[in-house]
Amino acid sequence: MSWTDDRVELLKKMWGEGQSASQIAKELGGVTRNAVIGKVHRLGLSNRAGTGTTAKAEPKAKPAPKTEAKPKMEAAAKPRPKAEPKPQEEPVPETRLAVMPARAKIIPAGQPLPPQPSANEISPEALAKVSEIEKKAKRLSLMELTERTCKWPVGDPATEDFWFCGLPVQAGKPYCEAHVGVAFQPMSSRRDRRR
DNA sequence: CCCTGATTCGC
DNA sequence: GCGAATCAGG
Repeated sequence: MSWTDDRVELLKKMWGEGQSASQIAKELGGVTRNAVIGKVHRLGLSNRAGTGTTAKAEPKAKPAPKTEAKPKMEAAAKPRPKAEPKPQEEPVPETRLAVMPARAKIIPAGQPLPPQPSANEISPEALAKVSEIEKKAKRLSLMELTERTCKWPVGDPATEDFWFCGLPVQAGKPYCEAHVGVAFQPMSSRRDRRR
């Protein structure tokens, strides 16, 4: 596969939306995430606003330079003082389904359980996402949890109707993507009231 | 181990 | 220009 105009366009679009290189590669098909990343760099639209993981590139000594390092390292100049305000954009237009059907409030019996999304102010999208993924949750028991399973508790620990999400976690986080969304608030909720 | 992006360099 | 291999980090 080659980088046709429309494929590049899709790449730009998805990258702009914050999609990961692997997701983009999967979407495009016929290319690996490496190819996507390589293309992204070639296009010059590498660093995204506070996304990704590393975001910093340091020159490291090569472990085994066969022939010898070439003095062509331009030391990527970074002409980005910080002129990207990165305005908050309205992502999901839909997602208007019922949220939290009958979530009985749980009582953490001495367990350091994460905060439950009850009467709190959480993004409607996030809540919708959660109720959505809880449908296909693995419903794992405490014993079944691993380093890579979402540890978000659902239900009342005092009843049989209690389980952990169990979906694959993202990177290092204790919860899956959806639950991370409700567990860690961006800190900027509708706090300012226009009056 | 899973994932992420970043970089290098032969092609 | 392309992208696999490799690296670095969560």
